[in-house]
Amino acid sequence: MTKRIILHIDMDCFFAQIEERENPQFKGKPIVVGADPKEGKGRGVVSTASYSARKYGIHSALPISKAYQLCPKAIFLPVNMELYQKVSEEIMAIVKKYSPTFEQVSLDEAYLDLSFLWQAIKGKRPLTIYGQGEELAKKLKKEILEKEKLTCTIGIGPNKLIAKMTSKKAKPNGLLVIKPDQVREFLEPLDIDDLPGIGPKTAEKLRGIGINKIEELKNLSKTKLRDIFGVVGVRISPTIYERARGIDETPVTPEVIIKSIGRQITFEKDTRDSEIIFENFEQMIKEVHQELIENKFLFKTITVICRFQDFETHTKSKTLYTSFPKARVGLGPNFSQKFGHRALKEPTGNFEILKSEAKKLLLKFLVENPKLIRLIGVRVKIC
DNA sequence: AAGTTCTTATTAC
DNA sequence: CTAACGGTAATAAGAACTT
Repeated sequence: MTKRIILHIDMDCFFAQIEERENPQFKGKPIVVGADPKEGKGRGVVSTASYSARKYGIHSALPISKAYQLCPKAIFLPVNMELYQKVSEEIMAIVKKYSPTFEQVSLDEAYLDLSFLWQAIKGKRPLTIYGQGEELAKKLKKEILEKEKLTCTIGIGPNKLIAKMTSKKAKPNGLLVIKPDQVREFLEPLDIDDLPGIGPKTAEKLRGIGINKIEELKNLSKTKLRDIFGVVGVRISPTIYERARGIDETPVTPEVIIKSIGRQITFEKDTRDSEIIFENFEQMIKEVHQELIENKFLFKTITVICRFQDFETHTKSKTLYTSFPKARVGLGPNFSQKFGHRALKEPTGNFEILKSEAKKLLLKFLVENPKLIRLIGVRVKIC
């Protein structure tokens, strides 16, 4: 179980590539999938940019208004999620065939555990294990290209962390294999923000103390890391300390359990118009509830999100049922007498409760704060 | 003191 | 000139509150 070989597959600029496939007249042109730019006035962001659009500095998460400035003549397309979903399902069906241990991470990303290769051929093997992994990856790339007319990038390594970083390095349309004995030389020259889990904030902190490369990050002791990040970075698994060394024992696991469901929207213009606010809000609540029903989920906590004109964002939440605190468990047979006055509400799927409680929370924001509102959202925690 | 709830921060796709 | 900055979800941490 210790020796593993993990494959990470990542479709190249997935949404943009699908649009290019569906519209051959766009081939090679800068394609930007995302919010409506509205002649530079749009408020959304870029979802995916094709590689020719990236030459203009356009990338995922860039404000669409900025993207429009950078290349107004680019082809701006709305997100056609149903289409991408369908293509994703077809692709994942192909990927799955290559290993029984499969984990889909997002619409366009998945891991395969290829460790079965170790036991496949014991004595006489034509290739090393990693060589066999590479052959599988080539086949997989070929099958997806032939059947779906789409390119992807595959990374192979001894764990998920390395596989993921490897595919990132190799894209687009790439294939890169990093064997255990190559991990060190692969990792050390990379920038700290190439490490999954190190985002803009953490990277900035590290640069502040003169750490820019993973090699330098390795010089920090566990205690030093704790000083910088508090307990974070020490407790998260794999920790930053381990990641910097390419260590990651997290398994490839098929199913991810949904823990919350939510909706949020940014208004076209900041507003205080309660018509607009509550109409949208009720719609979102309906959608959340619908999703609860479809999955036969019950919820226990409702959180409402509100972002004001100045981007200040706050949340308010309400837990609708009182769980049974463990502290009470050891209290002997009297506990129900002692605490019985406090009704234990059950988790619920009730729409009216969701609606009224969520509205109460939103109303608090409106009462407390006179600023124009940019975004509202609602989320429920599943139990 | 310990468990739960509420809020914020950060990350990722 | 600066700002521009979506939607969905997970996770961690610490403050505030309850018991």
